[in-house]
Amino acid sequence: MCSIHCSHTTQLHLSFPSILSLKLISFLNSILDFFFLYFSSKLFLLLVHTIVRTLLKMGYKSLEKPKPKHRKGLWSPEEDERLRNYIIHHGHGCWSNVPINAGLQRNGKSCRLRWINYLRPGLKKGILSPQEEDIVLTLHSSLGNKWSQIAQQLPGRTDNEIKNYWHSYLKKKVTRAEKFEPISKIQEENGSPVGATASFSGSDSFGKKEGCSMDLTQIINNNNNNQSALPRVMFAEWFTKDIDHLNYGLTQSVTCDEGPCSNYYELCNDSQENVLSDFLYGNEISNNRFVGSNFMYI
DNA sequence: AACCTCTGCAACCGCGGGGTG
DNA sequence: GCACCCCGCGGTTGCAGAGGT
Repeated sequence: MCSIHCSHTTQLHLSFPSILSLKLISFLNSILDFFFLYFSSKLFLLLVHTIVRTLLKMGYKSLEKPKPKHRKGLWSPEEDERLRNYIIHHGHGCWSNVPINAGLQRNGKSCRLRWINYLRPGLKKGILSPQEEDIVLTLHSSLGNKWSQIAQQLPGRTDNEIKNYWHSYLKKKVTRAEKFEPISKIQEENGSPVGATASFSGSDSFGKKEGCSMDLTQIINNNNNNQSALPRVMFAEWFTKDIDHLNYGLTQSVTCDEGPCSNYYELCNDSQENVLSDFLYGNEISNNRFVGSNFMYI
């Protein structure tokens, strides 16, 4: 006999089979508890998993480092104005900060491209002159598709512009010309490497043109030495107006003797880059570094 | 006038080099 | 040495306008 205390006051006297059945029930209860916990935890995990997956699907991107949405496509005049104003007053510095500081929905790369190819001061518009065409053809025959190096020899022209011009016009011209007179033949006849004096366009080579004593070989050599032998023209009309407007110490007005032309300024004693960076970064430009002239060379 | 094709050019994209932590 | 960022370059794309049918 054994007694089980059910309460402080009641005592139950149970037989052996009863005890066994109680043990069995208890054991079954434990098993049930185990399975319940097991499956409920599984269920819980499953639930958590589902929730996490849903959250990931729905909101993961918002948990990532937010990627600013950049505008693409053509630039509006307002965007141009913002970019121009910002760079004129602050300089570009780090390009990736430019759109943020200037309040533009563009990426830095796009701003840089826009400035270099379109807004930069001193850019020439319109088709290339025969002289420029000759230079491009000659330099391309010696340098290949090094558009930036070619552009360095053409003041006011961008590499993109020259590249486009080549693909849309000059390439065909060269192909046509080569059908009649291969480059190697021109080379032999001139007794000099292609690029020195050969002309594809039928006009005189640049080196022989009136009023220009520069030899193309010199240009190429200088180009290889990272030196530009050609005069570098810069500061288009709007830019000089801005200089006056901003009162950067420039007082001389410039006139053109040969009919209407853009006002350019000669940059003396200083490198072009120094003066430009002075201007762009807001340093004062002293008068003695500008001399009035139609076209200003360094 | 409507549609299609071509052309020019501005802008994008991907890659490589250089600098920095 | 590695990862990251920025910059510059060259190839490519896409769009708008011109020109042709």
